[in-house]
This record gives sequence, structure tokens and C-alpha cells, in this order.
Amino acid sequence: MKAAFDAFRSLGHPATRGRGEILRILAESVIPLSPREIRERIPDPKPDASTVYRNLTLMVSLGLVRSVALHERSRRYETATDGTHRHSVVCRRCGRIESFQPKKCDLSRIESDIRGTLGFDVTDHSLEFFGSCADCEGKRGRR
Amino acid sequence: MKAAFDAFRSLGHPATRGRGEILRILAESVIPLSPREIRERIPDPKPDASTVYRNLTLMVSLGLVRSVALHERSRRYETATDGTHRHSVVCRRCGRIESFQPKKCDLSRIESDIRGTLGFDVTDHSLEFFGSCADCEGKRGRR
DNA sequence: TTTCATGCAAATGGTTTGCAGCCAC
DNA sequence: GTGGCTGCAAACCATTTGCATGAAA
Repeated sequence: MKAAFDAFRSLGHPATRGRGEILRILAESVIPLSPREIRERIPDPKPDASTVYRNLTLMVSLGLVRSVALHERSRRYETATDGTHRHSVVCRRCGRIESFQPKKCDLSRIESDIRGTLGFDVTDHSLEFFGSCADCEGKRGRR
Repeated sequence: MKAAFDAFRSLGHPATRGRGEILRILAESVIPLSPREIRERIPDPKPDASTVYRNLTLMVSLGLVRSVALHERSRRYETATDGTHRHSVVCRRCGRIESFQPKKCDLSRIESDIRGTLGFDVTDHSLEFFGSCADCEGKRGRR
């Protein structure tokens, strides 16, 4: 909490309760959350939905938060402050989401190829996996 | 065109002009396109937007097309019929999109790790890169 | 006190859906 | 002929925006 407030102030933005809550909730979650889910977890009085959106946008631009696209209706968000490098694994059947931390995720080779070939300065990437979770796998064919 | 029609018929779905056009347009494009862009490229008379959406959904379920999330307002789609394995590279400054075909994209190691750790049967993944394109890179600081 | 964040409500824009008529097979 | 498409219009829903008020520094 303290840290969250400092994060904002040091970046020149007022620290408010809503901002602290959003950052806390994202830090506590193992998987990326949607704006709606984030808001639901904020204890009353909840900030308006628009405020949640505005703050998420701000936090992304400040580098405190990352947005993740899991091919759903809405985007999801995750903390970017801890140094963890996680990837989401999504079940195409039930929608379940889990996080996976690869022992070694080395895409730097590809990224330097991209720089050489296209002249793009790649700053980050997004990598998600899709398939069937253990539960749905067991039920295979039964649906 | 011919091939497109056969693709539908062999899968038990009527072949219509709209469907052929969508498949043709996606096959001709180097980068993934949004439903709107696809529709714009169909010569008159254009199918209704809802028809385009319905067909894209169908084609994804038939495995003819893949959807790609590039952190934009709308989703994009690309052909899945040719065996190419491409990844999109997106410029965060100007939105330019390019495709990159890695010499070697081996995520099978990670995917089998996922199976072992989470019990997920991973069938596919999505990998996109973000950064600055050559043009924007040159203008660095000028904006 | 001044700037910036918030709530509220309305607008936006992509996507989905119900329904009646039409087309591919 | 008939089931599956399509167009049209309305509904949906996540997200954005304008504006007046309220709070942080």
C-alpha cells in the first residue's frame, strides 16, 4: 500500500485510495484481471467504472501495469512492478486461466532477428498459450 | 477461389460469395486484418457487417482462420490454411504492423513444461512483439 | 489555491442477435 | 424444396468522454 502510494507520487501523480486498491488487487492476483473483476474486488465505496478504466490506462503508461489480451471480450491487466515474467495459459473449453513461469523464456534471439530484418526496436512481447485444462481434458468427448 | 469454395463444401457449409471473398482477402494480406478492413476490401455489393462477423467466427471454428489480438480496439484475423507460422510486430508509436517469420520458433519445450506442470494440453499459442518501427525510431525524441 | 481525480451520465464503437426472406445444394 | 445464409435493425457491452464537483499537494 505504502509502496503503491509512493509509486504514484514519485511519478508526479496524486495518490488516491482507488489507485492504491487497484495496484494492491493486481499484486495479489495470480492471473490477470479484467477491469470489471478489479472493480468488484475493491471494498465499498467502489470507484466508478470510468475511474477504474482511466487509472488502468494511466498505470499502463507509467509502466506499473501491463495489459494482456486473452481473446476475450475484455482486456485483462497484471502487475508489472515485480520482476516476474509470467505467461497465461487459457483453456479453450472452460475459459480457466492459469499462469506459468517458464524456466527459461528466451526470445531475445528472435527479437534481435526482428531488429535486423525489419528495423524494429522490440521492447516487449506478449505470449499466451491455449489448449485444454486437465479437467476438460478428462471429459474429452463427453460434451 | 476454387479452393476456398471447396474448403467450405467439404466441411459441410454452403459456399457463398462473401465467404470466398473473405478467405481470398485474408490470403492476400501480409498482415492480419480487422473485420472492418476485410469488409472494406470486398467489392460491391458488400455483405452486411454482421455477416462478416458471423463468417469469421465460423471460419475460426473450422480452423480456416485464426484470430490475433494486437491490443487494439478490435480483433484481427489471418489465414490459417497455409502452413506459415508468422508473428506480428507492432509499432507502439504509429500502430504500423508487420509480419515476421522466425527462422526457428521453438516453444515446444515450454509447451511440454506446461503440460507437465499444469496438466494443460496446449494446442497453440499466440506471440506478438511490440516496440518502435524504423521510421518512428528515427524520430525519437522529436514528438 | 490550484491542479488533477472522481462521479455521473451520455456517447461511442465493436460485436451480437432476432427475425423474415433468399440462396446454395 | 429446405436448411442454412444474409440483410436489416435493434440490442449489447466494454470502453471513452464532457462536465461540474471534490480531493490531494
